[in-house]
Amino acid sequence: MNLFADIRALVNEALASMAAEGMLPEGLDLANVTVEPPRDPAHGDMATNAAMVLAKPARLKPRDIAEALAAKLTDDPRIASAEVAGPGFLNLRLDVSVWQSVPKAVLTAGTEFGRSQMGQGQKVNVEYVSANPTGPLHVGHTRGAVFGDALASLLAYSGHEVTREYYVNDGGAQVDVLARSVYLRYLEAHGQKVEFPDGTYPGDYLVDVGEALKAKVGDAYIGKGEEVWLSEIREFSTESMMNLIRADLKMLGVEMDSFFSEKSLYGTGLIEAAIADLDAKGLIYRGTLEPPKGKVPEDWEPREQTLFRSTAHGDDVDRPIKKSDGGWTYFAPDIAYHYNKVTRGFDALIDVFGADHGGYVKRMKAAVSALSEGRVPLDVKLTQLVKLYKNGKPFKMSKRAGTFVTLRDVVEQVGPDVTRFVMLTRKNDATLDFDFAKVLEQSRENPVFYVQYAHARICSVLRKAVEAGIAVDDATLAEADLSGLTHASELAVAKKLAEWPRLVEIAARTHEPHRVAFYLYDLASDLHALWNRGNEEPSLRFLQDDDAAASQSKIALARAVTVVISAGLGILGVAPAEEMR
RNA sequence: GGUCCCGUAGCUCAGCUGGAUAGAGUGCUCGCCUCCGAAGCGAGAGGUCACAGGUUCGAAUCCUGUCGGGACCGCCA
Repeated sequence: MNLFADIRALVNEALASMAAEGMLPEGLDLANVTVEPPRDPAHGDMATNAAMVLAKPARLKPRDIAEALAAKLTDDPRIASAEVAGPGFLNLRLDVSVWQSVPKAVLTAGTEFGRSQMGQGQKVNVEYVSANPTGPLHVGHTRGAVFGDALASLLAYSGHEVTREYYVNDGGAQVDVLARSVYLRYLEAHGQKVEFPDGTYPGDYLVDVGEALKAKVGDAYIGKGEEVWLSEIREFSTESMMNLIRADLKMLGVEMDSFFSEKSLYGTGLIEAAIADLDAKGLIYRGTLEPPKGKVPEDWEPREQTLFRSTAHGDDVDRPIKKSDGGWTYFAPDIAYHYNKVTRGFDALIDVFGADHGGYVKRMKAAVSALSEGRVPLDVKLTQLVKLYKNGKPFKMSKRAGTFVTLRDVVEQVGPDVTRFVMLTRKNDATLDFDFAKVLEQSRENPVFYVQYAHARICSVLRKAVEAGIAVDDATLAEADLSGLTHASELAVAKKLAEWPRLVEIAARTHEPHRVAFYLYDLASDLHALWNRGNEEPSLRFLQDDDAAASQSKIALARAVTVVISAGLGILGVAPAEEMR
């Protein structure tokens, strides 16, 4: 049930019949016709811009179209009134029975209310986290993980077939660094005193790995050169790190469908195949790049390289795919990886990167555009910085000072639900302030609490109802007579519930899960408002003394709110609270 | 210098495919518990949507330019 879609369809029918009757020309483009809730409730329940959009192509005055459309629409029993306003808006008021039917629809569908078929089963690959397997996940990764996960859920809820994927950078030089660092910890485990030179990872999370390596191979690598142990320790270390990362993600409630190894691209011909594909399209050549405009790096010198003609697909400069020593640049395996995604048959790709990879977006889009010949869209979502605070004071992260804040630190302190919700209360491309004290505060200022409180309050009512011997199971509530829900505060809640399916589609289309969080806050707000009206007007309370039928109708509305909150929180990966503690 | 992101109330931020008198929270002023959870609700005050052009019936939203903040910028991923 999507009321806005229903009414939009009704408008389309009315316009079609006007065309059939010769009042409008045939074949008008209706793509820009909208039916949406007006900002100002005084303008009714829904407004359509049809008359204004069609005035020009139809060579008619907006008012004339609007008048005729109004006459058609009011024939439908759902439309209580349609009046022309402003420059040609048609403001619609829906019959109260339409709003009264909303809780029933919610209770019948459960958390499936709002699920959309918009995606039409499109296969979408969402790649996120993809942190290097060289250490535990930190706060920045956490935001990417939460965002990507919620986006994936949102797309699944709106009719897409989603694959959640992690790209494991286990093929580059940073894994050698990891292996050498583990080797030092291994020596340490054998009682040697070691120092960590620049270019190694001194973090103590590798102590256990060194110990484990000792347990596995004993003293076999002591005093031996890299040629003996590098490859094997690399393998051992990345496996350990991935186990660590998997455990971190699990704490946060993130579960990937697939881990794709960068290493699996080497020596298997996959990179070569991807580059050959580009080459066949005439997009690979030997050449020399211009120096960067403005500040030229100190050590700049012209150099002939193997280049990808990414400028043919919207990039600003062509990009090197081979280093001067003949090895691939990091870009080459990324091309191969995305080539692989395309050949796996995905209809759309989404990459979630940290903002520091912003400069990488255009070339990646160029690569996918070239490889798929423009068929597969790639959307790259960048997650901005997380700024940490403690009681309003900035909290600087520093590996040296030991104040390096990991995902584990955050989740252990505030829990996965709070972490996830808070990380979704900002647009992905806006920086996020995360205050360890404030996110646990129980006040309206804290949206996590505010939404959970609304949910818990209703659960409390349901418990009271049961004590009073009133049946409040969903099947019973769905059959309740809702014609008594007539107060503006009650209808406001019903109207907000009716917006949920529409909100899901907008959020999914824009790839913006934060919209769900903001919607839930608004829904909670309407519920709290209704609740408090009950203080002054006893007839608005959910529990009506000695009147089970009236109680059930009001509880049906309240219960529907918890259902939608559960559905919304479910997309965000947050568990609803039965009671506040 | 180039590319991308951001600039909306004192502060932190929403704002849908361009739509009507631009909204929340917070802070300030004032009200609401004999009553389902007041951890809440209501009212008031608070705006040159950074600036200047352009497109449009209509611009916070789209285009161009300027200013300010951030990220990135050929053999690191």
